[in-house]
Parts: sequence; structure tokens; C-alpha cells
Amino acid sequence: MKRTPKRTIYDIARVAKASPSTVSAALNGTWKNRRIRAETAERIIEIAREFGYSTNLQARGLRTARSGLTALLMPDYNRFFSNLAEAFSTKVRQKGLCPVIVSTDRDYDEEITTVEKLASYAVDSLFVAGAACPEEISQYCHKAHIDHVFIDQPCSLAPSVVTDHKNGARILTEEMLATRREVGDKERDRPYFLGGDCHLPATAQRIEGFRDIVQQQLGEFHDDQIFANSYNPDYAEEQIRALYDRLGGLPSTLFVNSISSFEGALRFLLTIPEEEVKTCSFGCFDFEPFGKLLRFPVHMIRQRHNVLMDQAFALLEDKAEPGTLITIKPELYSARDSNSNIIMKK
Amino acid sequence: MKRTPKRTIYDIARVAKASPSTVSAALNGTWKNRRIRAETAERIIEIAREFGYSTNLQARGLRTARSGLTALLMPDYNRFFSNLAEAFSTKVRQKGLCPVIVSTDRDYDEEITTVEKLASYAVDSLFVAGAACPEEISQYCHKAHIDHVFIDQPCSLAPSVVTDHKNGARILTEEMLATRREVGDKERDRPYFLGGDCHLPATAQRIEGFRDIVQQQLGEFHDDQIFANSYNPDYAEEQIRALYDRLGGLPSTLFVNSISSFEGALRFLLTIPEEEVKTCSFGCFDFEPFGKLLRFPVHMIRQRHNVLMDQAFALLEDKAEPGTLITIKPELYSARDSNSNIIMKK
DNA sequence: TCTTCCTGCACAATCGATATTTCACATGAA
DNA sequence: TTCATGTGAAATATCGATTGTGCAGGAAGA
Repeated sequence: MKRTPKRTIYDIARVAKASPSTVSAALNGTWKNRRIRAETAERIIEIAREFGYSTNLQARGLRTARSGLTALLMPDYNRFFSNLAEAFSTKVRQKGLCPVIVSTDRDYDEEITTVEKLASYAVDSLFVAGAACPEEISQYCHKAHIDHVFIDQPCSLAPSVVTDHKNGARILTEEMLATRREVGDKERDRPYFLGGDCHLPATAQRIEGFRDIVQQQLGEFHDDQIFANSYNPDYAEEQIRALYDRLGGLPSTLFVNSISSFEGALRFLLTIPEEEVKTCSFGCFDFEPFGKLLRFPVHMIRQRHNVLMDQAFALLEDKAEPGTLITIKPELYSARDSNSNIIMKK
Repeated sequence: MKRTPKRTIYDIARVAKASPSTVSAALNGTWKNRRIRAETAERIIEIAREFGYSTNLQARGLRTARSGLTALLMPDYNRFFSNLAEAFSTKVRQKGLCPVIVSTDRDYDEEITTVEKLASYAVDSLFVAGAACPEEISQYCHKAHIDHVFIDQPCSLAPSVVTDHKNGARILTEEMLATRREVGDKERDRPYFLGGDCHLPATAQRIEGFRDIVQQQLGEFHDDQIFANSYNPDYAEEQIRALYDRLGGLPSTLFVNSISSFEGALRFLLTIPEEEVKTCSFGCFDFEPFGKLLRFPVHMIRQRHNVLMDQAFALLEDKAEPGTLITIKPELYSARDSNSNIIMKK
């Protein structure tokens, strides 16, 4: 039934009148060390080409206890992680390896079982982005002798690369304050922070940076300027509506944490007159191309997914010590640059 | 050096005082057919649990000529394909298999070498989305005995699932015409089609649907109502600007093909007064949440990535004939529903 | 009592590669 | 002639699972 039962080195050996081990050596490049004549190797390689031979990677993997697979574990395919996945995929393929990307929906058990499964495939290395349980994952990897790195969410037991959320928030806040126009109302002229989860390290650090700059430039800061209990767009929508009602208008400065919160805020903003919206200086800690295309200026921070990924690969190659932490400064997309036509109309 | 050289069925066999084959049968579930006593199987399973044993999937794969890997090949990680990838990942993991997702940037050679590599890993099945060279891929898969399905971009040599672009375009065009307000100018009241590549099947079919409805409802149609030579945002921006200049204003109906073209169009729209923008009835053949959040109504068509993926899996499971083609009707996101607050203000 | 048949498992071959060991033969030095 | 040395490649063991076959021992039927 099977027309092409797939050629093996034994088939080639027969035709080339050589032994399977010689064929193996010729094809995987180790023939120089194994004292095989160049002509012999070439002859074998030529025959393999004619046969359309390709190595059975499971057999090789079984023997060598490696697989040529490099895995990325991440929560989902939102814009940031999708970008990360693309950068990962490209890098891995450049090295002639095969990328395995698994999303586990921030689920603790899924993460563990996935790591176990990847270990069963003898993946050569594992990249973990935005993990729910970094420590457990790292412990398992250590047991299974899998090289691994963490991205975005650090882990004390392994090398990690993360965005410098605190400084990013600082820069964004500075830009917002630099471009804002005060209303003259004390309450409304206080900057507010909207969205995210203050119990997660990323949000916590962004709040720190925000608070730093606000205190430094405006002198005072109150905790009620922060609404950070959820990444859910609905939460952001509710909170900004409540704030608007309480203040009798928008604040003059609003730091929106994450694209999903921004979406929620936007839903509310659509319900009020555009002129009012234009009085507010917005910052969004996330990047979304459409953000540049709104009718009012929004400053955005973009995590450098390519740099994060490059550094992660570098950490693995250098066999960095557990606990090594690299922080990457994100980029500011100021509305001053990208939306100049609008700003200038003011 | 290696503390944990990884347990094997032989280790378990020794402890359980059973043979490796019995252990294998007990652990992979075939023990009933192999007439192994339930107690024996349970004892072995218990020991395996204590050992923290997990099957070496490369060894199993070598023996069975399968791998437990299911692959998805796609061009990139844009929003549509990311959604597709997420649906794929979820489904594959539900089956206890491991998803391998590779993006090949619409590159002919990359696609071929990737398929070869996947074949070397003995992937059990392959999903191909938006391929550049479907026929070649399918031929290779047939040779290598890999079950495969095409998504989004059909292939005559294998079963395929695609969006019903033509009907989607019809529905979108109808909605645009139903909600438009005519300007009274003959030229401007003709609907226009912007963006995409008319040489690709998807765009061609959308144009067909668009033309159908326009001819049916307005009687006449000219080819100069179509601008479809590139998916590039810059192209869309240029074309709409030129059109605006020529017509002395926006047309009253504009069909924008794809989210990238929409981005380009939006860049131009930002440069003209908002009142003018509101006179135009927009449709976008692609879905983007932010589209719902603009200050003017945009009808959108959303490809049902979940349904596409479900059907693709079904085709594989049913071992559908080569050439089988399933078309999926996309969803309309009418601005009448999603942006009601704005529409009602008119 | 002597075949059958069934139960329960062990044995051994196998998948296709890699890595280590062995070996035939040639060359050259002693 | 004899033995060390080196060259080129074959032989063989091995990775860890699956799978077809064999074989005891006990029950059941003739």
C-alpha cells in the first residue's frame, strides 16, 4: 500500500556499497573526523540527493537525546505575544531548528503538563513568556536538564529578560505631562492611572514609575489616582465613567495601562463630545497602530519584542547564571511625532 | 554529571518485577488487548507515577512512525492568523497532541523546506493556512503520507476550507448601501473598492461579490471603481487621496479590502475634516475591534476563524477526498449594531 | 488421563539513526 | 622479514519504546 516507505541510510548504504555508519557520517557532516575519504562522502551525498533522502529526526533524537526542537510557552496570542512568537519563530528557523509554540491561557496546570510534554519530546531549550508559575516550570526544567529562559515575567531560578516597566512608565508620564493642557481644576489636573492588575509585577512597576514622575513634578500623589484591579476592558470603562462623573469632566492627564484597558476607555470616550476628549492628554502602556489613527493624540509605549527575544537567545547561548536579569527599555511613540498633523491643528 | 538520567520502562520493569513489554503495555493502555492482569497493570502504573516517569516520545515515534505532533503552516502572525493559531493550538492540545506552528512569511522556498522538516519529524498531520504554493506542498505531503488540509487558500489536491469571500462581500456591500446617504453627485455616489490584490483568489472573489450587488442595485458598474493592486497601506492611502482629489470629496460608499488597507485609508481620512468623513459609508473586509471605536461608523466582516478551524479538523478526521471544498460564511459586524450611539446621533 | 484452550506474561526483533570498536590493508622503519 | 603506524571503512552496540511470537501452567472437555 505504501508506495514510498521512506528511504533510510540503509537503502543508501546498499546503493553506495558502503556501510550504514559511513553513510550516516557522510550525511551528518562528521565524516572528516571519522576519516572518511572526501570522494566517498561526496558519492554518498550525491546518492542521498537523488533519493530525496531526509534524516529521520526521531531516530536521531532518540540516539542523541536531543530533538532540534526549541519551544516557546506563552499565555495567548494577543498582539504582544504574537509579535514575540513571530520573532521567536524567525530566529529558531534561522538556526535550522524547529519552533514549537504552545499557548496555555495563563493556566497553572496547563503550563506544567505542557512543560512535561515538551520534556518528553526532548526539546533542546524552552522560552517561557508571561508564565503563571515561573518557579515550578523552572524546577521541572532543571530536573529534566532543559535550558530555559524567561521573558516578560522573570524567574529567580533562571535567567530572565523583561521590559523596564518602571522607566517606561516614567517616560510615558513625562511625555503626557509635557503635552498636557491644564484645566485649572485641582482634581481634574491630577493625573490618573487606569487599568491593569496592581498585584502583578508589571503593573506594580508601572505604577511606581508613574508615581515617581507625578510626585517629582507635581509634588503630591494620592492612591485614589490609581484604578488597577483588572485588565478587563469593562473595568476600565466603568472606572473612567465613574471618574468622569465624579470630576465633572475628564482629567487632564490619563495613563492607560494596556491595550485592553484602552479599548474599554475608548468605549466611554465615544459617548462624550469629541471636544472634551481632546482636552485630555492620554498615554497608553502598549502599542496599537490604530492608536495613532484616532482623532485625538495618544502617546504609546511599545515593548521591544525583537530585542527581548534577541537577549533571551543570547542568555541561553551564554549559559547565563540563574537569577540573571536583563531589563529592556521600551520605546516611546509620542503623539508629537506620529500624529503631528493633528497636534498642529490645535 | 547527570543526576537524573531519566527513567525508562526498563527501570520500572526491574522494580515491578515485570518485563519491559508488560510495562509498556500497562503504561500505554494496550494492556487489555495484551491480556495483562488489571492488578499487574495497576501496580506498574503506580510505580511509574512514583518514578515521575514520562514516555520518551522520540522512541515511541521511531517505533510507530508517528509523532503526536500536529503542525500548522502559516504566513505570519497578523490578527487573523494569530486567531487561527490560537484556535488550532487549543484544539490540538485538547486531543493530547502537541501543536507545532511555523510561519514562513509567504516565502515559497521556506514553505517547502519547512514541510520537509516537518516530514522528518513525522508530524501526524499538517494544516496549511494562506500558503504561497499549495500544490507543491500538497504533492510533498502525499509523497510523505502526511494527512493535510488547506485553510483560507484552497488547494485542488487536498481538502480545503475557505471563507465565502464572494457572499461576504455581497453582504457587506448591501449593508453599506443600505446605510449610506447619497450626495447627489453622480461620480461620488458610485461605490468604490479599495485595496487588496486582484490577482489573489480572495480579493478576486470579494470584487465579484461587490460588483454583483452594485450592478444589481445601481444598474451600472465600471472597472475604474476598483483599486486593488496591493495590500500595502501606503497604496490605499495614495489611491484614496487621488480619488478624493478627483471627485472633489469622498465617495458616499467605500469598500475597504483588508485591515491593512483600512489603516492606510485612515491615515488619509485624518487629514480631512471629520464632518466630511461622516458623509461616507465605510465597509471593511476584515475585523478590528478598534474599528468599532472610531468616530464614524464602519461595517466590518469577520472571518470565523473558529469555524474554519473546526471544519478543517473535521475534514481531516473524515478523511475527506482531495478537492473537497468547504466555504464558510463570514460574519457581518454592522455599525448599526455596534456603534449605535453614534449612528443615532445623526 | 490426555488433549485442547485460555490466561498471563516474557522474549526478542524492530524502528533509523549515532558512536565506539574492530579490522583489513598499506606503508615504512628496524 | 617483522613489527609499528596509519588509513579508510565495516561491525556492532545502543538509544527507549512497540509488537509479534512463544511458552509455561491451569482449567475444561473428551
